[in-house]
Amino acid sequence: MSNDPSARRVRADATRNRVQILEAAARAFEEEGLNVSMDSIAKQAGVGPGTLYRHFPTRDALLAALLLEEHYAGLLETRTRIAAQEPDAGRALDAWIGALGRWMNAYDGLPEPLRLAWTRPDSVLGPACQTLIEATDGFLGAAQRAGKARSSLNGRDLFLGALAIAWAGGASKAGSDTQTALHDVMRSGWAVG
Amino acid sequence: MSNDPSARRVRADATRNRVQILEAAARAFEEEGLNVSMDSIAKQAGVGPGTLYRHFPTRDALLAALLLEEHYAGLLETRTRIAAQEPDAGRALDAWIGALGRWMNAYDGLPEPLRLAWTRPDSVLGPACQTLIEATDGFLGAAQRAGKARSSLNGRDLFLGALAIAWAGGASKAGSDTQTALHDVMRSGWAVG
Amino acid sequence: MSNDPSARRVRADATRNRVQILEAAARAFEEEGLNVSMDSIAKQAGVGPGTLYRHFPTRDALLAALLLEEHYAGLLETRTRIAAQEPDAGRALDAWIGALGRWMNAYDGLPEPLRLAWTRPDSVLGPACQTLIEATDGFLGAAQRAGKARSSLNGRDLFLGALAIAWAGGASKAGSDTQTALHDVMRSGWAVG
Amino acid sequence: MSNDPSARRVRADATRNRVQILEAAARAFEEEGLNVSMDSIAKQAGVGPGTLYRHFPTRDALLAALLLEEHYAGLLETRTRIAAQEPDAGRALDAWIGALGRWMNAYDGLPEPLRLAWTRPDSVLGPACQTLIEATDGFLGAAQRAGKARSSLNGRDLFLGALAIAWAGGASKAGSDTQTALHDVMRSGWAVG
DNA sequence: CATGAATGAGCCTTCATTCAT
DNA sequence: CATGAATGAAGGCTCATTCAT
Repeated sequence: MSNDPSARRVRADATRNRVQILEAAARAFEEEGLNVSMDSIAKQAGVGPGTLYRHFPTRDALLAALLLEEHYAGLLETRTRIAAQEPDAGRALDAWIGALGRWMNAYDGLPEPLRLAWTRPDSVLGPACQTLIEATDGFLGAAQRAGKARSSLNGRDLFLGALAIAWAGGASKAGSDTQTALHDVMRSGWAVG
Repeated sequence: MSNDPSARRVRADATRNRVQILEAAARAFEEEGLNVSMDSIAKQAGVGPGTLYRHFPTRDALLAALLLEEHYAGLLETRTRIAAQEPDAGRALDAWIGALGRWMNAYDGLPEPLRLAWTRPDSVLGPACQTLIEATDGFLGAAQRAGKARSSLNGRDLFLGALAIAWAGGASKAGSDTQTALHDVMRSGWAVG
Repeated sequence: MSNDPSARRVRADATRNRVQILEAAARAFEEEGLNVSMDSIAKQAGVGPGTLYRHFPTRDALLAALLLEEHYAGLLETRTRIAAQEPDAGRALDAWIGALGRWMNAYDGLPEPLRLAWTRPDSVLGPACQTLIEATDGFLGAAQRAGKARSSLNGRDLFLGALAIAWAGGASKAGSDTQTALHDVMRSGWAVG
Repeated sequence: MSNDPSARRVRADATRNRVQILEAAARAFEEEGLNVSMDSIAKQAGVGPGTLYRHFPTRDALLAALLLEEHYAGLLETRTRIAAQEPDAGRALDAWIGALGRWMNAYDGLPEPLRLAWTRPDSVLGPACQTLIEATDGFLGAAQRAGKARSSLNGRDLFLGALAIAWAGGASKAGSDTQTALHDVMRSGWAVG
């Protein structure tokens, strides 16, 4: 069991450091935005910069891990919950887009790298976006079949729309009515009836 | 007379420098995006950085001048032309939003400072935005009166929508279908019928 | 018997690792010069850096082993061959110095540590140099006895001369006429007649 | 006079800083060798790293300035003095090569960049080397015409020989007999008779 | 004995802005 | 008013070596 050769034991300090880095990064991203210096993240995590770079060779890799391990799970959970609890496909799509928007503003400045990930498909953030686009496609397809959404749209468009709106509003509370207004416009844009 | 010290005329070289700076900045912003170093703009203009800063105390001030003096005029002209030539208020609004989008992508990275101008009302870019929002309001109002646009919207929302779309597409040609798709969504969002 | 704990046999994997490290180092030194990172050598050898350091506590130790086990043998062979086949002591010395020069450029950057070894007599590379100096002394002595070399010289001087010339030429082909020219000067320097 | 427009007044602090940087660099190069960090030179000069880089964009540029302004002048002076005072062309050449060797060891590690300058002709150090090679050619030519030096040699070879010897000896006192010995070999190499 | 994670000083460089001249 | 030198805090990143496992 424990000597399965393929499951090399991860060193205790490595795990600990990884967790500390992720925690520190989450804190730093939240408080100072996505542009905090890597060095300062390392310092806050109590590790040297080398350790930080060993675990996450780029800022995007760190961000991707954070998004995937912390927020992504919650988002997919939300997807399941919406799918289970909202019988109206139109309102389900709306709820999903709302959740997407909140996820995209988990950190100040997050929309930017997400947009870049879109541009360069080899980005570490790419797969995450892809999955979310597919989820959006799922909700959109259901809404279209139910006659609640225009048939000319696709999930990518709505994902990008949500991203643009998240960018416009920013992470601050201040932009929240901006976002609401834009979401309303977008909803009128895809909704039928 | 002309050497009356109180009758300060603007020195000829000062005027010349201002022009050269604006030209150099336009070129630099176009070719390298909004993030060129101020030093390089100064160098291209053939002046020292001090001179650049004397004329334009911040990058935003430089940008604002450029936008106002170069592109803004063209945009307002466009407004007049649309108003004069397009009898259908809905299509006029659409044309205006298209022009707005092109203006917002005059330089790579321009949407960002425009959004910030929105956030901080004392920004030098604020007034320019304000005027454009009012223009948008004008077109929107006409469209609403003609029953071509939803009455729940206001110019600010559409301006921000256009900005968000411009951001999502970026200045590159690559984002052009992205922009088209989002514009379509937005049009469906405000249009009636 | 074989599990008598006091009769420490070298573990099979240890031997294998040592060989792999030497091979990887030879490759890396050849392709990237002597300044490759130790990490990358370890990686190419398929071992962890710790293992690399266990076998060779410093870069110089690794180099010394490589030189001794790989190239040194060949060089001493060359010595024997020259001694056996070249009846003219002057030409033998010349041939030896040429072989020395080639050995000194086995890797890009090799002359530097050899010179340092010279400076610090406790260097791991010291013995290797010493043996080669003695060999040079042998050839030189023979040449001197045959009246083919100046009697004021010693092997150390010629060894250092060859080293300096190897340094000047570098490992690249580009320096090859440089080396030829300097070798000519040096030959005229020691040769009689 | 003072308003010659082409002779822009150099700012006092600029001159002061330049001098301080050169002094600090000379000290640092002498005491710690050529590989001191640029940052530490800046610190020792009492300026920020930016100032250092403004004056000397690369380490080589700094070195070149130092060599040219401090040592080079002295070397050319030496050339003149030798030419004036030494009637024997062979001994003049010898004296010149000796001076060359001392110049090449002004700092620990100096031969290395000089060799590189040789390799890449666009180096900032290139011109300095070129002038010295020409000077060497001058002395060598005179010696050749006087029948004191072999006619097959050129100044470049002797310059490189001197460089190689300087490298082999290093800047320390310890290498001084090494250098003497090698110089002897080289002298026997070029001298006639 | 092997592993590879951790360390962390140190490196070079940029640039918005100020200020001496 | 123009000039351009000075500033200096960051920033990202590397790598030889040690040590926990």
